This record gives sequence, structure tokens and C-alpha cells, in this order.
Amino acid sequence: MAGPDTFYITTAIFYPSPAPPLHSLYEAFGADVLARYHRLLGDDTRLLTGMDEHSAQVERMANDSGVEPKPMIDGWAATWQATFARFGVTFDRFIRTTDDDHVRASLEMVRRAMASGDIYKGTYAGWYCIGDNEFKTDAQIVDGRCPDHPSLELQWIEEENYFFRLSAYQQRLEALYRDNPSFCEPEHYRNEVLAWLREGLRDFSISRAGGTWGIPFPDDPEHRIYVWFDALTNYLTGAGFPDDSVAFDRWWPADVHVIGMNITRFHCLYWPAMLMSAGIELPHRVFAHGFMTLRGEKMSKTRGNVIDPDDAARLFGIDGTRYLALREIPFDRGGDMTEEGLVRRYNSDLAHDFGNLVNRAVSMSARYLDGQLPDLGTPTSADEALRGTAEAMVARYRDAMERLAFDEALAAIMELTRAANGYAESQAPWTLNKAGETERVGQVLAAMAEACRILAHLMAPFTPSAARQIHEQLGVAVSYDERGAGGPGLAAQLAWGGAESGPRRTGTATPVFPRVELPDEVAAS
RNA sequence: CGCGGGGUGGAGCAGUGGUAGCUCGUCGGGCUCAUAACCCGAAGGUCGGCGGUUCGAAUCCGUCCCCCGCAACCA
Repeated sequence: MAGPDTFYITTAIFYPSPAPPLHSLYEAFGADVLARYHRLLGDDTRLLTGMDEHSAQVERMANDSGVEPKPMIDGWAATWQATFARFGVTFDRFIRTTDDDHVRASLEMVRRAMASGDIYKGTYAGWYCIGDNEFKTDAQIVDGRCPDHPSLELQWIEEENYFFRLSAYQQRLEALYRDNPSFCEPEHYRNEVLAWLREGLRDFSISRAGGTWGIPFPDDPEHRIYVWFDALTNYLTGAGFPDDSVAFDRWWPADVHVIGMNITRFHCLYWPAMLMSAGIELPHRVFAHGFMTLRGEKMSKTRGNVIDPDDAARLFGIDGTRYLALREIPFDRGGDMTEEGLVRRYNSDLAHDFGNLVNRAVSMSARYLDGQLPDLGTPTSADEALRGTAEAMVARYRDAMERLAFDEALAAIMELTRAANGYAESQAPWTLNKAGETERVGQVLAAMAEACRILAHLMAPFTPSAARQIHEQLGVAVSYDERGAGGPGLAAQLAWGGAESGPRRTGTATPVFPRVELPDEVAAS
């Protein structure tokens, strides 16, 4: 491992809709925090996200509206990209499965599977709804009918399809999980995958006949490539496959695919088999995150309880929204949220504990020291204790970040924050100032500012613009860019008394996370 | 018996054999630098039920009950 390491992160590609709801952004937040963290570490980092555009639903919606699918989703994709960017998601590419290079990548993957003898023509049989123009699985059928078109008789249709020989990969996938169980994390979702593996793998259909929306199957234009060889392949396209071998060698294999827990079957069984068939290295790991619920209910369009991220941002700001999503909903298992809980968490963590800590340090520095912050000086035992807590929390944070345990990383931040507030209380610089002990006042405020400087670095992946504002108020010259790249490396920045600390002039104390009130209409609902 | 996850003080969680911890909330006190913030202390749990193993179980075994996810617009 010489030179800067590369780190390639992907999100799943999202199912098309006019604009992203908060629960889709949740996955992007997690991936972005990880990307920013790796940039801060000094890794050469790439974040890929995008949209899965070749769905029957898209074709149908376009037909219903009397428009072509492509122009319709061009607008949707533009909105998604703009929203992601607005919420600070620093993707390097927003891939669309209609992109030309992606079409080439998908075709190449099918060709390679064919060359390996893993594709054959078989019969796909099932109940077909002429209202949806799509096959329905048993579980989708209610009382023998399509729930969306109960007046129509389902048709039993047998169709010639191409199949991928997943069954041939049973032993190789078993070996994969035996030798490298962390390929799929966290463990509770891996257990489910292992259970599927024990049940035995069945070949899956990779084409659909008819239709014009989708990538034509190689040498058989009557068929379109069905979702798997189209969607999953995006991770390769995003790394340069198949045209740019220099980029591909650099980025592939991906370090982590961040996905939702509903698609582990495809990423943890189908995908590695497809890559084995194509003779391509496997990604290092697939990380499945849990889902967020609102007041105990799954978010869905039908229930009408999806959250518009801009509504959240109006109340909590972009940074606050990012923070709350990852703090309230443990990434590895999901969780429930309520409006009251979010407001309480925001005020408690960001406004009252963290924001207020920074505000106390900066305003006392201005008031007692005329903004001239001295060096840390010779530490007292209280100073040493604060430093010890800082070092312990940095270690805990880094361990948690490696595991994508963002809620734990944030808990470590809050523990250091509380320790710093306690330090302020016990050292009482306001009392020292009255007693004229100006040297000790400077030392205490320098220690508080040092804790804040480190805390802002730890917060930076989660709340990038707030972290920047805090560093400005502390008088710290940040050397990394808006995306978190180009700094001196996190190890140096996080050391107590390390890079970017020392004597300096502090700025004006301005609340970075103003307290918020629960809006009446939300409180009443 | 489809497959997974989970049931711990008011809420959300940690805790895989040996005095039950954390955050929020509640109550009391302190401080006054600060965003009516901060700090300290207290109350509150027979760890879903029953049975078993053990000197000793939230923690191991058995069984039962309940909730959630895996299939549907949806991450």
C-alpha cells in the first residue's frame, strides 16, 4: 500500500421518480459521509450514484402521459442530481442506465456471461397483467388478481427468456462467504443471505421479450436486457468499464457498495456470480443499511407519509438534516423517527451541546482575550483529562466510521462535546478572569478551542458547511476543499495540539446551529 | 413450523454467566461565559411469559406470545 490509497464507494442506483424523498437521500448521506471521511484521510476517493431508468413502470408512465420515456426522465434525473448536490452529496458521477457507456458495459457483461456458458434460453412462465404489461409474482397477486387492475383477468403466459445460470455458482458463493464473510455486512443481513444460499440457488431470468424501453439483448433485438445485467453493471460503468481500462484499473474493485437492505439478494448473490462469470474481481464489501420509518410506519407514496427533504432542510438546515438522519436512524439496522424526536435531538445535540460549546469558547475568547488565543501551554491535570477524552473519542469515532456505524461516530462526538462543556464548568474561565488570572484564562480557552477544532473536523463529513463556519470562528485556516479533499490528512488534524492548532486570532461568535421550534402544524398533526 | 431481525426504567438504545449502563424526558440543586443554553445530583427497570441448566442468567437451552422486515408504488 504505497502512495495515496484509492477508495471507491457506490450507492444503489435509484428507482426513477420526479424528485428524491428523504429516505432515498438517507442512503446517499451515508455514502457521502464515508466518501468525505476518506477524502479527509487523504484517500483518492470516488463516489458513484445514479438512477435505474429502464423499468417497465417508467415506460408505462410515459405512455400514460403521452410522452416519450427519455425526455420524461431527463427532467427527473436533473432534479435528483440538483437535490443531491444541494444536500452536499459529493458524487463524482451521477450515472444513468440510459448513458451510452453504460449500455456498452451492460452488453459486454452479457457477452462475457455468454462466453462463459452461463446464459441459456429457457421458458419463463407466470401470471401476466395486461394492465401493467408485466409478470406478477405469486406474492403480488391478491385473490387471483392484480391489485392495481382487479377487473382484468390475469393471463398465464409462457415466454422465451434468457436465463443466467446462478445455480452453477452455488459452491463458489458458499466458498466466498466461508472465506470472506464480511463481503456482506452487517451480520444480521448477511444471515438472511446465508439462509437463501442454504435453500439453494435458482437460475434467474435476464431478459424480457417485446417492449422498446431497455437495452436490446445482444444478437436478439426482440429481447431487452432485464434489470440485473443492466442495473448492477452500473458499478462497473462508473469505474470506467469497458472502455477506459486505466480508470477501471484504478477504481475497481469497489471498496463498498452501499445499498438498501431490500436488495441484498441481488448484490450478495447475483452480483458476485455475475462478476465471477465475467472474470472480474469482486468488490470488497456490500453494506446494507436499514430503513427509516416515520412514527412507526414505513414511508411510502401510498401512505402519503414520505418526507420532502426540503421541508426538513427548512427546519434544520442542510447540515442539520444530514446529521439528524444519520444520528437518529442507525445506519446498519434502520429505525423510527418522529418530528418531535428530531427537534429534540437537534436542539439537544447541535444547538445546546455542540453549537453552544463553540459559542462559549469563541465569545469568551473575544471578551477576555480580545480574540488572541494563546498556545495550549503546560497542561494541568484537568487539561490532560480533556485531552485524554479527545483522544479516546477520536479513536472510537474512527473505528465506528470504518464500520459505517455513523450513529456511534456521532455519539463519540457528543461525548467529547459534553466533556468539553464539563471542562469549561470546572475550570470556570469567567471566574478566573475576575480574579485576574489571565494566563490561565488563555490556557483554558485554548483547550476549549482545541476541543472545538477537533470536533469540527469530526463533524465535517456529516455537517460540512457548519464545520467550515466553526473553523472560521475559531480562526483555524482549513486546508481542505468543499468536498473534503486536499487537507494534510486526518491523523495530523485530529491530534491534540496537532496541525492547524496553536496561537491565533478567533472570529466573531455566531450561533452555527440556532435552536429550532416545532412548527405548530406539525405539532398538531 | 417459509426465512431473517427484535421485545431491557416514560421514549430510544448498550450490555452474550458474577453488583443493570447510556442519551432524551422528569424532579431537585449549582453556575452565569454561552443559543432560557451549560454543570452536578435524584427518582424510575423482578431485562416479553413460562420451564430448564448453573453456586449464580438480561446473558446458555426449550417452549409460548407479540412487533418489524423479506413479496406490492417505495431505500
